[in-house]
Amino acid sequence: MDPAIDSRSGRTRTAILTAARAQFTETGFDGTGLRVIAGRAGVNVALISRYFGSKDGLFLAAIGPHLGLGLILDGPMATFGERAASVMEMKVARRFDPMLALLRAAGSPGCTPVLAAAVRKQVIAPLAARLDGSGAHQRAMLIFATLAGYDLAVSLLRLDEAEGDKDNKGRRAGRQARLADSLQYIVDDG
Amino acid sequence: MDPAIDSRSGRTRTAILTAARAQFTETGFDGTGLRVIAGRAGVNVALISRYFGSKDGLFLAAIGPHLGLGLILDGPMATFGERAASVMEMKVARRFDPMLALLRAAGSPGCTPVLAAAVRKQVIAPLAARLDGSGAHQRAMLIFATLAGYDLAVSLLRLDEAEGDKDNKGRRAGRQARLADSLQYIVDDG
DNA sequence: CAATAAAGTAAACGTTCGTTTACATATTTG
DNA sequence: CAAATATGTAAACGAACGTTTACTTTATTG
Repeated sequence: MDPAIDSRSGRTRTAILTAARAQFTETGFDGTGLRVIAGRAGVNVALISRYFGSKDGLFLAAIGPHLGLGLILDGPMATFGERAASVMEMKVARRFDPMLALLRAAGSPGCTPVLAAAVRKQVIAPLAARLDGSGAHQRAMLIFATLAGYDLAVSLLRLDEAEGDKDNKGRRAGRQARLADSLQYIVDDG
Repeated sequence: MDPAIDSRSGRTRTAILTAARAQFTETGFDGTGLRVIAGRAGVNVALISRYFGSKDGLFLAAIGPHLGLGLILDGPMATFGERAASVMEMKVARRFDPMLALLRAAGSPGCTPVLAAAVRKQVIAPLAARLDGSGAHQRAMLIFATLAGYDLAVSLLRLDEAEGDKDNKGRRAGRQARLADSLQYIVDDG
């Protein structure tokens, strides 16, 4: 049924999207050239323009529909904080990290509308729907803000990598627990 | 004393720095061309290279030393959350917004080391020194993460601008109160 | 005042970028 | 099989970028 998954064009299309997701995650929107994506996908540069029209079109197709929280919402909200904090720490070795891609691209003025719409639809709305109490929408936004800021601090700026590398696991466990606690505090509405 | 404040060279140097701070805040590192900064400062492009060596040098001189929290730390920690949240909402009409500049530049791979060092020195360290209880450093990082994520959500992505524009003030007050509460929760260590 | 240094200017450099064009090769269809 | 369409390729386009060079103007100093 889906004509895009096999067939020749479907395979190159997928290869481009996969490469784009990885590259945008690693080097952001402005920092990523189409030739690098094409090389990573084993594909000619001109094909990107053919299949996606423009660099913006590629970004939209690659990142747009995949900013959701995935598994974080699966489960009782009484343990949301713990679950979310755990997911945030498990992101090693993932080729496409949606939150990191968001952070790396959010600085590019042309990308913010796309990202904002995607976050609203895929993150804030479903999260707010699971929150009891007042101000669900604002609390959902605050939860997203906490997660994004945490990723900015830990994964992007690597603020927790001090000079001494010892006790890395203990430190990670500590900050994961703090994050979980802070998130749960918002979920439980004070 | 300081030979840079008056004198001809000092004035153009300052003009370049001011324009650079504003422009980097608005369009990020990659999205900002030296010719735009020069035009904004009323100065020839080549002078930027002469005074700051390179675009990286300019960014370092313009953004590096000015990422601090400013007034947020002035006052008792018992009201830190309220104060910080208030400052985050008062940032309108400021030409140079350090947090926004950070968010806009954090996606550029070449900027992250500079930004990380600045945040560590100017934000995390002084903040951690004011925190009582255990894990002060990690809690300081979490506070920074919350503030940065909040700015990402509100100022950069404008996630709180819904279709209906009414009750904007009420919404802002609500989210400011939530942020203050969440921050104070971290300060008070649970 | 003349000599020397500092500051500013205009133009060009080489590179990289996103995109387009003209053409070659598969694949499908009548 | 042949015509037609889809897909892939190589090369070039014009624009924007950071930076450098050669030169002119302004300021400083002996």
